[in-house]
Amino acid sequence: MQSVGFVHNHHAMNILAELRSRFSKALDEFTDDPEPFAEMVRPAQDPRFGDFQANCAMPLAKRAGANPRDLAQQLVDELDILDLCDPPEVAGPGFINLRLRDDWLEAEVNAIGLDEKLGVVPAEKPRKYVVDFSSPNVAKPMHVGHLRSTVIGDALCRVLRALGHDVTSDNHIGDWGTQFGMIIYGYKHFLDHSAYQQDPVGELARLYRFVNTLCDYRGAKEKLPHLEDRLDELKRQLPEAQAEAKADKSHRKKVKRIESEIRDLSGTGERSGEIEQTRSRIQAVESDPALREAIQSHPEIARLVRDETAKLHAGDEENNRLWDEFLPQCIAALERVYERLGVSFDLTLGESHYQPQLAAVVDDLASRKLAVESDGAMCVFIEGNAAPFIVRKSDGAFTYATTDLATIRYRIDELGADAILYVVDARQSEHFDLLFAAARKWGCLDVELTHVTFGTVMGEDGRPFKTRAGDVVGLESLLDQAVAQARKIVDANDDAKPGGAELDDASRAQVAEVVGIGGIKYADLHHNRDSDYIFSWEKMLAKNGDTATYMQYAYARIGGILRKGGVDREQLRSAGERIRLIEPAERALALQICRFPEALEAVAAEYRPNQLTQYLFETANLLSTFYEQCPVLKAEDDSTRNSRLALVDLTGRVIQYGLSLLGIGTCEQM
RNA sequence: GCCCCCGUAGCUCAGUCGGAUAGAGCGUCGGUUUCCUAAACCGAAGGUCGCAGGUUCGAAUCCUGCCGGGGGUGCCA
Repeated sequence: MQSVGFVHNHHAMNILAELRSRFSKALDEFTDDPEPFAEMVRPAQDPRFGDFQANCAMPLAKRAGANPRDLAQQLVDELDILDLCDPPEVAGPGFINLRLRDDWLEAEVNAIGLDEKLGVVPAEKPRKYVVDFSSPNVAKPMHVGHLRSTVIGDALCRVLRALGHDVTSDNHIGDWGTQFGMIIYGYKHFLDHSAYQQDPVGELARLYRFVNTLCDYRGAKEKLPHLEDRLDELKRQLPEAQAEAKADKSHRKKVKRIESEIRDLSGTGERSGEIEQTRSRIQAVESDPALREAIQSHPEIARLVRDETAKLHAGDEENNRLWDEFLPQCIAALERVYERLGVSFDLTLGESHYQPQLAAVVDDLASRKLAVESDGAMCVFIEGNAAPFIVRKSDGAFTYATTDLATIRYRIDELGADAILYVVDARQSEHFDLLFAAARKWGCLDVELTHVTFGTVMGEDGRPFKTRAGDVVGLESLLDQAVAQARKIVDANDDAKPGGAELDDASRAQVAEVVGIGGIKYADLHHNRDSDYIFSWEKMLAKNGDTATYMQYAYARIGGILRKGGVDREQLRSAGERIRLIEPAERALALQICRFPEALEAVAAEYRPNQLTQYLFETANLLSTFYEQCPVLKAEDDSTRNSRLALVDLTGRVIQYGLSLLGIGTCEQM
């Protein structure tokens, strides 16, 4: 055992990483490959077991055929760890429980206080990440569906950067598809010139909706009889299937399937079915004079729109001129939303950017025999997948598959990507499976390709989030609504303050913006991204519980303490007051602060921002407990007061910085 | 037909690639304000982790089957 000296020159560190490294050295005596066993050092699951626990003795003993408790003790004897921890204890079947030394923890929390980065150590091997997220179709207004990708992608970029990686965010906008054919067609036939003068993007969006509705109408008209026939057929089949199921239970699945399809078509009490929806879409066109007129004078509109798109792609002069005119305005409109969300991109390289490269991509794939012709289309076939990856359609047009391959090449060759992350709806996972497999065959081997999936945002009825009328919810109106609700809460709270209202109108508006936008983002981020989640206004801005508001409030309270105490943050920090850990609540809070780097690593490990929200919630919780139990300004003596001021200020920095890595703001007063 | 995801407290969800007595928030019930923002804190009740097997010292977690829900599925992205 080494002698235990006083801790000098203490540097902030990732404690878990440090403990693992210590274990790794000790484990050399027991195995050739200590890393996986060192990974089994974890934060303790229960405070009774200390601060951290090592679970590696059991599997190791099993391999060696040894007694796990004995082996745990031998491992403890090898450990050089007593500068950090109290003597480790072997417990249960062979757990090793670790408790940080109080003096060490105190030194650590003080070191973090002196560290700009709050103990986060830059990655030893920084990687080049390209993060592809948000990716709306320009010209279509953004809706809730874009929110998750945008919010999660932005948070991941921020966290990866904080960990010292080189991150390029890239908005792969849809700027080359059919929607431009629709706008161009609309511009040529239905333009309201004065509206376009006043609000070009608004008019373009109207044209898009108008033309889209017309194109849709034709399809709906054709589809409706088929849907009705299908429903009749299913209703005929149902009794027969039910009879079969009665006789033989293995047929029950078939009944379920029929019933479910009938439900989809004819709807339920609460929800209209596909037939009714199709009917009402037809009805909407036929009952609107302008639309009805347009559909009569443009019967071939769907084909004509496709032609406009094809002309654009073929280099038609006028359509390309219109595209050049429309695109910057559409992008400017997107920028306004991003600015409000506090999201920015390093690159906005849309589909159009890769257009010149697509022919060469297909040629290259073909020359390597990776792509072959099938039913007139050029396809890459991936073993084990029935669906081909179509890189050129039978009509000669390229697909998003082609664009995506070209994009991967570009990101590797031109951007130097080590890893490409796609923050995209989980429903597209098959596409990405095929894309990645095709890219590997194509020789993109030394790059991480990850589809960072996320689930669907549901309404309170458990169905995809829509307005009452069944439309998708526009993103801007969603933000407006959130801010308006936040404003009500801010007003009520400020009016109810014991010492009277503190905020003027402008401040209240500013707080409402931060709380409203933060609430929306947090609602998204705090769920495991894989799960669908149910969107709830009430929960989003709740004052209690796991919400952005709770953390923002914790931060504002700290601001309140410092203000009331007449303490200047800069002075406090430069004075270098030493934090002393006496009360249990102080120690618990300090330990939590020291775990900040762990939280960021946990986010980066699987690209899960909810690891950070969870950490911040726990931090704010521990702060509240501390706040109840330990008076700061009225502490019993100056040294305690100064220690607590420093601790509280440091906690505030962690909360503020942590929230900022989620793209969420804070206010000094609220 | 094939493929993927999900099923954990009344509700909404976590659960750190197999670890100790399964956690949190909301809601419910009870308590806390001469005291730094009660937008807070403390406590209680609440579970067959969909079901049945299997793998092993040990399973919500891994494997198989079944039940239930959602999504995708050769020329939209």
